[in-house]
Amino acid sequence: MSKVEKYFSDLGLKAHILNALADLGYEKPSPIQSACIPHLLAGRDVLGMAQTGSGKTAAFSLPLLNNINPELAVPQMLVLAPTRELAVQVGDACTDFAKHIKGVNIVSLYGGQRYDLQLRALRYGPQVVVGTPGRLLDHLKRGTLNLSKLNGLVLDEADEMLRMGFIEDVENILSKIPAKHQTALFSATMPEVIRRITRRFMNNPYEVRIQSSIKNCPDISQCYWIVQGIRKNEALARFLEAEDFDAAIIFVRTKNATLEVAEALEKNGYNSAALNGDMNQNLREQTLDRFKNGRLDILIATDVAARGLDVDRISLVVNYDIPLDYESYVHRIGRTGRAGRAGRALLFVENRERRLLRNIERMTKLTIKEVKLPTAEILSSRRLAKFADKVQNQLESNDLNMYRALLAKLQPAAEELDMETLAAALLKMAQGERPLILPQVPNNKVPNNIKRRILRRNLIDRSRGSRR
DNA sequence: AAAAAAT
Repeated sequence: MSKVEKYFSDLGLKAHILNALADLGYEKPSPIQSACIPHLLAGRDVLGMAQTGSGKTAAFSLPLLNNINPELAVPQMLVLAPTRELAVQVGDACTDFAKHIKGVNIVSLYGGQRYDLQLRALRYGPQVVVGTPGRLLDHLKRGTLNLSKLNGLVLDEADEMLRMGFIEDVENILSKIPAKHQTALFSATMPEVIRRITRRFMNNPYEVRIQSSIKNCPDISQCYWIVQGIRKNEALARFLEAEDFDAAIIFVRTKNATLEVAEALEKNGYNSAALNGDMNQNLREQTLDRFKNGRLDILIATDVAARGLDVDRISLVVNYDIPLDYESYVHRIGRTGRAGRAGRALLFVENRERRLLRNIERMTKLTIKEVKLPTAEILSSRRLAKFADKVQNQLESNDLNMYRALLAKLQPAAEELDMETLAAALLKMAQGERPLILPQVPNNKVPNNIKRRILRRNLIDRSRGSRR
């Protein structure tokens, strides 16, 4: 393309879409948007690949919504997503984009939500359906959803939707839509094995791959820490204390671990909660809402939250358990550095997981910087600074007089004491269970005799494994 | 090898 598109109004979108964009404060399309929108408007299949946070949702939603016939009260556009929360988010985005198109209804259909709500929404004859595969198939079987007039199909997080476990459901849904339809596949990652499969689903697609560059790469500074000396949950508390963050998301490997880590953080006084696929859907949505609107600072999640979620408060991602594949890493850290903000990503690596770290570095073509555990000095000075802030706040409050009176009553009991000694005693009491002067971090070095013992144990384990 | 996705 020789012409460089500058504004949404240059892309061929109708006025009502442009008005919605203006309301939302969107001016200029991102590279993936300006590359894809004209082709999708023209009805062509598109395979869109661009890094996280680059505006893929709008890239497929805007042109497909633009081409909807509002007079026809049947599903014309369907978006499939790999998690329920993502289905909700994409549905909400479409509702925003379509708010000036008269007569267009949008519904999100996903598991765990009451049927009566979904059935009522379906009776309005929505032109746009966003959903997760299981519940969509359920509606198709019950005959409460009819996709026989569908024009546009989108697989959001396409590589995930075409993986084992999902692809069967996706193919099943595809068998219920007209053979002649437009397909859009979007993702930040596209492993070669899956890329080959995409050909089965597309007809002469226009392929867009937006390479990361200084200009369009999200600003995420990445580092790792080799687990050493102390347990991961203690290390997490230390890192969090040393870090300035708005909201943080901690990724763990298992659903159980979300609960364990959440509990440990709660004990440390953090405002945190777990998110995993075993929780009931109301609680899942409520937790995510609290996280979005700032009533929750830390979310501890499985990969249910790895893809697509757009929460611009997130300034820190911690990979508490290293992900087993590099795609998961890319999506996880992509939860930060959104909407032009900067983000930090910290990765915990156990010694035996170094291979996974090297793999991530090789695939992302990045060198991730090693960091050390925040020292006792750093933490002490931060605690002291926070404490000083609190004291300052008290000094500025105007209810201190009654405590002055109290001070006078305290004085006879400590007749020999000067005010400074008294202040020191009160300070000692006030610090409570979080000492303002921390003991030194335990020595990171593992003694040699212990090392030999670990080595021997590993060798025994391995020989046992090979005999089986 | 875990998690996700209908009940």
